[in-house]
Amino acid sequence: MKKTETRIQKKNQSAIKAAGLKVFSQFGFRGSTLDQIATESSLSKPNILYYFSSKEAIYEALLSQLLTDWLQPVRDIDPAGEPVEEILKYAQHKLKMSRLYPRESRLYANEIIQGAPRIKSVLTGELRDVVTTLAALIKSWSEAGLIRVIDPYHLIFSIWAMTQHYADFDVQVQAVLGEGDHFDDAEQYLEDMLRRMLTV
Amino acid sequence: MKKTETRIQKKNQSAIKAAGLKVFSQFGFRGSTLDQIATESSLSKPNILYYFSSKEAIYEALLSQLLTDWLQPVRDIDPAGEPVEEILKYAQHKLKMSRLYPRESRLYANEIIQGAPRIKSVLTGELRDVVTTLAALIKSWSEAGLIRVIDPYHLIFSIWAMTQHYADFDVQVQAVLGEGDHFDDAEQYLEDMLRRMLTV
DNA sequence: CGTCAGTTTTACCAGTTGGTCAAATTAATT
DNA sequence: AATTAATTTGACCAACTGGTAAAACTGACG
Repeated sequence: MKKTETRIQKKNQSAIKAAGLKVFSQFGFRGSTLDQIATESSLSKPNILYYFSSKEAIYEALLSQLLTDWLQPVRDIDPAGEPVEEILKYAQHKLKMSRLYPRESRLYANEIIQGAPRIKSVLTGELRDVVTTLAALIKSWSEAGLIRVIDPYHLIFSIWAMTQHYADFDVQVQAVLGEGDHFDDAEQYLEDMLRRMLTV
Repeated sequence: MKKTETRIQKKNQSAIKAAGLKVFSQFGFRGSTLDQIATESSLSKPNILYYFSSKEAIYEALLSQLLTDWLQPVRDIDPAGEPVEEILKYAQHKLKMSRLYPRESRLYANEIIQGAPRIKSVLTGELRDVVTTLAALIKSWSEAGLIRVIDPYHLIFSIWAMTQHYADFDVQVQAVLGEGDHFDDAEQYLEDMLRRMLTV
């Protein structure tokens, strides 16, 4: 029966999450400090702990939100749609997420690299299910002759790897290509690649 | 002229580096502690600082070694070789590195995600040069009609992204595909993809 | 055996860490 | 305006951090 969220609560909670995202995505959980988050959010440390019970609580709130946002688009793939276009649409959406929310991508990358200690159950549960379902769909498209025969799991991995690369390894991309936005070129390359891989 | 390296020095320095690699690759620089490295290497903390002047010195020794090992294979690509096979050989080598040295890959990923504060100059220097040279070579192959016309930079990125994915996101891959070695399937997929992308 | 460079340990330090607590302040409600 | 509930702060703490200093130990070599 707690629906009453003060406007101050809303404001501060989202300020803390925004600051936490910034800090955690750069230094990982263990490398981040409450003081950094406090400074970044212009709140005092005890004040932060008034809204979140611990440093870990902030981190987990961010991760939880993230996983929800990331799994939905996979579920939105239409089994009745045109296969190549559906996969392409998903890949483009994923790339757009990397462009618009690179910090979220890096936060997730950090967590995974460190062995996903706090979300391993989600990986072997919800994520695995969603991927298994998608893989089955792709396989059925293959068998119906709508797309080329291809390993669906590694196809998915390759989409993830490439799209997230432009967020997670942004510094490296910028170092090689120069500063600026390279997502349009990336999208063109990705589309070309997927069409080549999928069309018979 | 200090050539005299005691057998104890060699043993301990490499023990420290091995322990440092294990710890740093999991928690990043800021998230790692000398105590962890001490425990992992079975040496006391002051003893570690007898061999390396600081925590950062260990980290930088690891990074430096890493960059050397990673850039060499790019240079080893033979401009006179058969283009598709040369690129394939490089990609396979990169994937093998991910399989054999996933920790090194994760250490590098951590550094890059955090904005590469300690190696940005290498990225915009040595790495950029090596990639530019390779991109020019690929472009010349395109123009000679030996491979399909393709954006060489994003081709390189896609190889890096996919190969490193299997090391950096190993937990996720294992969660989806089940525990075990999936590098052989990955290699097959990668080869298929590159042949499709490169052959006219 | 003695010696001395090389190695390891014990004790320690100042700064930082996540987190607590009660008091003070501010906002909402009557 | 008065009362109550929500918010913010300052002072504080125990555990941990990277790093130091000097003493104690070890091993190679004449």
